Amino acid sequence: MEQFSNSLDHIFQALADPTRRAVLERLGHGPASVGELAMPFDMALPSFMKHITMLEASGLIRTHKRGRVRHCSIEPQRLALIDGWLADQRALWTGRTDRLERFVTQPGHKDKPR
Amino acid sequence: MEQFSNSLDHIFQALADPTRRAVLERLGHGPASVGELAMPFDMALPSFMKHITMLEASGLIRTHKRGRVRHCSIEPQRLALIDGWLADQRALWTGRTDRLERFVTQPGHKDKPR
DNA sequence: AGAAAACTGTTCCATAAGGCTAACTATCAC
DNA sequence: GTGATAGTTAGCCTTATGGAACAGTTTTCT
Repeated sequence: MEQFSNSLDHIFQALADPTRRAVLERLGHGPASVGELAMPFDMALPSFMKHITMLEASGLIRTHKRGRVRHCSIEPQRLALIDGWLADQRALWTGRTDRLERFVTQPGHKDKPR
Repeated sequence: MEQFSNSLDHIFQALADPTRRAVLERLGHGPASVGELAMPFDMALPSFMKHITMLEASGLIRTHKRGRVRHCSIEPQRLALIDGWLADQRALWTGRTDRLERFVTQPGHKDKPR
């Protein structure tokens, strides 16, 4: 519950930065090393590593080190959490629309909208 | 393009806070005033107002003042931006999976994965 | 062994986020 | 017109973010 909420915090936070979204998009094409991922960006490696760390902390990517290079891959089921939240959200306001509609089309029905 | 990216920045940023997500969920049931929205939270009004301001800046809600009370309502099509991004994202890695599958099932086919 | 590659750790900096209190403005209800 | 209501402004504090520089450390290559 709070675990869930906390996850969403970190996931949305991670997605709020264009660099990190770009990394995810890149990883959508397949795994890559930190160095490969960092190349397109005009940024010092340590700075870039922070983004990787945040992505991993949010659970959106998984990494493991082989030799001196760290490999990163995407964790798609993590994005499903957002799907879930969006679906809930949509259910709320389409549910409301439905109730409103019932109320309008069946004026006798006691279903307090609001 | 960059406008789009910028929008996502603000939308994800807005969603990264539990208070703001709760406000959105409440607004999913229908419009409400700032006071009504603030009631469940143990927080000073000025602090709460910052959340409202951020939500409005991200475009996720719309507000307008009538008399001395400010009314807030949700802006559902804004969430569709996230849907779009998620869909793109999924297209990437399912596309990859498909290619990988073709590669696996047709070993003779020259389609370098990765 | 020695050098280069690929991170990692540490420290620093500027700005933004999230909270607070106190004082202020603008309605609305008598 | 007084007083309560509903926000708003302004200032302060603390922590987190996104960036940089510079000095390690571990592997790999020759």
